[in-house]
This record gives sequence, C-alpha cells and structure tokens, in this order.
Amino acid sequence: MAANSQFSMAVHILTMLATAGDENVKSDYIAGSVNTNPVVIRRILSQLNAAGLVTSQTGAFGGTRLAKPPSEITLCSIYKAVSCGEVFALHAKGPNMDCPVGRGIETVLCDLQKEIEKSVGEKLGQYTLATVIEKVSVAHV
Amino acid sequence: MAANSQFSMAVHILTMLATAGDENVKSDYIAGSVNTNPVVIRRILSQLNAAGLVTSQTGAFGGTRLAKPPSEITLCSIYKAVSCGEVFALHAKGPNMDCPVGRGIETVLCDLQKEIEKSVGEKLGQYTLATVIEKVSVAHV
DNA sequence: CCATCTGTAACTATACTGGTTACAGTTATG
DNA sequence: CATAACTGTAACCAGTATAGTTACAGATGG
Repeated sequence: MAANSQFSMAVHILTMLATAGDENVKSDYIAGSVNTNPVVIRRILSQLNAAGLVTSQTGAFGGTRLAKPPSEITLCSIYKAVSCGEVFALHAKGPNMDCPVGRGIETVLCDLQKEIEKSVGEKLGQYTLATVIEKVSVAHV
Repeated sequence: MAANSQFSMAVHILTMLATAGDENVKSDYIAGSVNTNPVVIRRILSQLNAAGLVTSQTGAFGGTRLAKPPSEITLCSIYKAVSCGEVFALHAKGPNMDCPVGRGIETVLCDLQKEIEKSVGEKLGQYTLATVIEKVSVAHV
C-alpha cells in the first residue's frame, strides 16, 4: 500500500463531479465508485479545493462540484494539486562532500529532477478533464 | 526513508565507475562517496549488472567496472535498470464496475500511465553518463 | 592456505499510504 | 429551534516499501 494513487483517485473524483454537472456530489457517493472510504475522498477533495479546482458546501444537501468547466482543468493542475512528490528521490543522507563526484552529483541530479518534473507537467498539460471524460465514454461504449 | 532514491544512487555509482576508467572499483569505496552501506551499493550494482551496464569480479582485487563507454549509457537505461516503478499508481482496489465512470476510468489512467512513462524515458534518453560526468566537472569547478 | 572482495539472505527501523473511527462545525428544512 | 445530513479533520491502525545492517557462502589472486 505504498504506491501513491492520489493522482489516479483525484482524476476519478473529478470525472465523477464533471458527469454530475451542477449538482452537489457527496463524498459517500464518490467513495462508492472509487471503492474506498469517504474520508479518503474528502482528504483529496480538500487538496483539490485548496488548488481551486472544486468548491464544497457543508451541511445538509452539501457536497462538492467543479469550480471550473472540465475543459479548463488540465491534468497537470490536478497532478500539482495532489503533489505526489518527485519521480525519483535524491539520497536522503546526501553525498560525501570530500569526494569530487559526491560534491558535484547532487546539483546535477537536482537539476535533472526539475527537468523531468517539467517534462511530466508539460505532458499532463496536454490533457484536460474534458479529454478524460471523452475517453471514458469511448472506453465504456 | 520511503522515497525511492535508487536511480540517484545508480547515477552516482556509475559516475564513480566512469571516473575510475578501467580499474575495478570496490563497493566499500563507492559507499564512502554515496554515504551509505556497501551492501546497498552492491544491491544496486547487481541490478546494473543484470542490465548489462557493469561487470563485476568476485575475489581478491575484485570490484566493478563499466561494461560500456559512458557515452553509450543513457540515463534511460539506468532508470529502467533500477525500475523505480511508476510515476503515479492506480488505485490498488480497482474502481467499482457498477459505475459507468468506474468502468471506464481504469483504462484511461493505465494508458496515461504508459504515456507518462514513455515521456520520462524519452527525456532521460537524451542524456548519457558522459553528459553527467561533464556537468559534474563543471559544477565542481 | 589465506586475505580480500562480491552476492545475497535475513532482519530491523523508519516512514508513507490508505483505511477507519470519531467528532466538531455547518446548513437546509420542517 | 431542533434535527438530520453533510463536510473537514484529527487520530490511530495496518500494510508495505526502502534503506541500513549483520552475517555468511562463494570466488579469486597471491
């Protein structure tokens, strides 16, 4: 249970909200589709709310809806909203600075990390929630 | 200690081997630069060996050296050798198939996963170990 | 034979993720 | 106003991956 599936769940959640249109969707209902606990859904919704992708209403007949049309929500913004960490990590302890390679490698790896992150971001930026909805419908037919 | 830093360590290790030229390098020595235990180094070397990037010699005066020149070792081949898993994971339990969104979303996410993986691979394929060595030298000056 | 080194199994500590329970706070509606 | 129905979050548990460590079998050069 160590792999991070928050992005997957976030996309699933937002797709549910998109198909619901202007109605408030309850976390219990989404949890039923994602196959998990409502609290797990609310935790992710909390992050999506902070990123301005959704708006929530507390109280009776509350729930969550999209804050923007699906065509304006890129997968990149979803990825950033749930901030899954980096594609690869630097070594926690840090290299030995007495070694020439040790001294130089950290900067190189850090730059590379940023470049990969940027590359992933650009790829994800090519798709929006609207793209996903379209593909889900096709797959389901 | 949960983030995967094997790729970082692998690049560090291979850079060490590259700077050593044709000499056998001992895992103890590499461990000193990476700042970890020799066994951790040997575990990664084992994967790099399986991928054909390095060759090792057991016994006295044994050690490891590169199996190819640095210019022929792409960062992509290193990444694949240590197989860090995916950039994002699918939900372990799988979605509810009784829901239209649940039925369709898995395929979409799986396709996306592969596409991102490919994108990362292409980006990493643009660099070789030779590139890294060059940058390490620059950074260190 | 013996010192030296790799390869690998086994175990531990740590930390992250998701699952769950519990509860405070908010809000329609009768 | 009282109540039922939600969200938001804290707190805790369980499972698992990672790295660190010890230990030891096996190979190899001198």
